[in-house]
Amino acid sequence: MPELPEVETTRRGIAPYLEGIRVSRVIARTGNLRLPVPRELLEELPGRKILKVDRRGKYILLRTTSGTVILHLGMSGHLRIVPAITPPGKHDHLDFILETSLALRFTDPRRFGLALWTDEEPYNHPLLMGIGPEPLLNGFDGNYLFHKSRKRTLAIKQFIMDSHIVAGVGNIYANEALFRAGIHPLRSVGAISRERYTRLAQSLRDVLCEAIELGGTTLRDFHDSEGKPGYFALNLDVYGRGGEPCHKCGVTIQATRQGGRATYFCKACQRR
DNA sequence: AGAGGTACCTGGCAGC
DNA sequence: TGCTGCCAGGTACCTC
Repeated sequence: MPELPEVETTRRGIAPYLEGIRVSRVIARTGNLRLPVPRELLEELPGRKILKVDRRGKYILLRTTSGTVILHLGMSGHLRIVPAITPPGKHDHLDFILETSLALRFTDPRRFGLALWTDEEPYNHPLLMGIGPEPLLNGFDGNYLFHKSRKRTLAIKQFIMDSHIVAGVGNIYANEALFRAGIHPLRSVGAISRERYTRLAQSLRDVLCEAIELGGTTLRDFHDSEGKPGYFALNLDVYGRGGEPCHKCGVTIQATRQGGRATYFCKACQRR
């Protein structure tokens, strides 16, 4: 399900129910997500107050008075606020029971997501430490991409989907941003000019911001914390549109695969 | 360094 | 109706 806009939509949805609220109990019904749910999460969190709900890339951070919950939604995870008494479904792996009688419920059919606990500053956690700049904050621009790409030859789409280069860009928005910037997804990163990187950085920011405003992209099963879908799917120019006409020029959108992931592009609008 | 594959796991859908 | 195979928004790890 989730790339940066979906994770941010989720964060905004749950934050008002969590910030300033104490966790009374944690129920884990599944021991194994992508990594085992650590015992510390069950033992350390109860009794602590959540101060802030943050996001770093695709990770959601529940910062408490001491210690932080690190959550990742993987491919199919959701977080929802439910009455604490709501009976769990098949894939409801974790409940964070709140003192308000509500619960933050983590659901994840494919179990590629994770829930961890850290006593340290979470940005120093091994999973978060190497993540690149946030695309919507200062520090991410065309110059940055230009410098990172010198003397490298890999394809631009895989480059911008690398979380160590830039945080939060997954398959949908990589395809969309490259279309908007007029860059072919297979183009080698070292052969792209500073000017085109400036355009790409702007396209990435634009597409991510627009998607956040529309509540993310619902293809199959993404729903926000209130169970509502996102409406950015209506604005997709290339993702999932193989064989259909380009919105800009009418030429048929191409579909291929890169690194095992579906890639879509317009061969007229995006030069290799 | 990079490319390609694997693994983790379930559900939905197309095709037969 | 039911089977099979393929696909899916992520990421880390392995080998060549």
